[in-house]
Amino acid sequence: MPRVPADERRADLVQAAIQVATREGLAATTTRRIAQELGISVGIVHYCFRSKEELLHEVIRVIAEAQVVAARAAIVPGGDVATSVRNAFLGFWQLVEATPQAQLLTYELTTWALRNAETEPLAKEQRASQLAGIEAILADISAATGCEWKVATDQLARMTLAITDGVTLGWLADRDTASAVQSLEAFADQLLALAV
Amino acid sequence: MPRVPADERRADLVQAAIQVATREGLAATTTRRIAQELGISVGIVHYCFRSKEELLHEVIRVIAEAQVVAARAAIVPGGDVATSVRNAFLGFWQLVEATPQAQLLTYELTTWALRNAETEPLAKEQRASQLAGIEAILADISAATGCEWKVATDQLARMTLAITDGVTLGWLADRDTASAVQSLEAFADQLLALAV
DNA sequence: AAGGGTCTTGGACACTTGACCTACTCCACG
DNA sequence: CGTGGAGTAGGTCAAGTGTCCAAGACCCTT
Repeated sequence: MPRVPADERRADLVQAAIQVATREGLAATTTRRIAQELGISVGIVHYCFRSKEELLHEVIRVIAEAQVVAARAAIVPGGDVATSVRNAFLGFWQLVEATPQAQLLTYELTTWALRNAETEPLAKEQRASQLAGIEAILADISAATGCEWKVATDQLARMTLAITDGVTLGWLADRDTASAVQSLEAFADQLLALAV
Repeated sequence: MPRVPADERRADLVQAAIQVATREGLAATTTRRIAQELGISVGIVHYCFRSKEELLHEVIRVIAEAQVVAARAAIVPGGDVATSVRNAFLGFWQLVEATPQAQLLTYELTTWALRNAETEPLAKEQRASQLAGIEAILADISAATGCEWKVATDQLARMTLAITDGVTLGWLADRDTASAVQSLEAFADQLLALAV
């Protein structure tokens, strides 16, 4: 096995953990399974991280970051407010449909993090970064189309996140794409009513 | 230990599993822990259920049922459409605030069920019963106030469930009650715009 | 070339998990 | 009665878990 600096190994381990967890679920993501994914021995995991929990902390951070980046990248700036908002939702939806297991993983990580006091702050952090990402998108739209929002953007962001989370979670269960898109469009229309 | 008919034992075990899972999380809900909760030996679990998974199936069913009942019970019928819808959301919210860990458990069960093919139908079933419950509430409101819905009630139910799920999940992380209620009220207003 | 950090290995550790089994106790019924 | 099945206790089992360690391999510096 090639010799790799510890910092790089750490990043590799985080990526491997994400891949395993996405593919096989958080419960199946053991230290052995992660090491196996990289073809290295288990000892390295604890050479690079104090504990498995510390690794998972890093996983949450990396995912939260990547999620916001992916969401913003998926959004094609349209001309007017209406198409911008629509594109934002549909771009997000494209991401969900392309990576359903990754979405499921975020919910697994959230519930895991919420289950004990030490990791709870991570769940808050994850949510804060999601909200910040949505606020940024709202600001983008505002800047690009010259519109204003009737409601405070942080409240708007919270509502948007609730919608996307709720629709995604529901779709993961019933896989009814048509209804999910229909819901998103209806919510997009309602959001538009708050632009001026 | 008192002697109890098997059917009753089964029900006891399901309740014990729910209590443990609610309090300590699904991951901590082992057969030993469940048996300990009732003060009985582990063997009984496998005497009453073919496997732990079969027990969890039952847990999902019982919870899905109880959830809908609790949600409907929490709703105080008001006079006009506006107060009815508002009460429905606030009644639901009262339930969430009173039993946050129980809500968390439903998300844990959903993600767990979605992670393998055999249990996936359970997640669909759980969701279907939630949607049916919400549709029933919408019908109640319609009947009590004589209003009609501009949009198909199944679509309305999906949107409502998305909202409540999304807001709940977010609140579990940040515990920002004021913002959560504000979101629910905003959504309630938008729902009202669809009543005629 | 020698030395000394830096990485890697494979195995061992103490423990928990779900599953299963056998010997037993109890009680209703014939 | 007493007998048979329903219910119980407690233990065993193999497999799996996170964690840790001693030993060696590697590579950069001197």
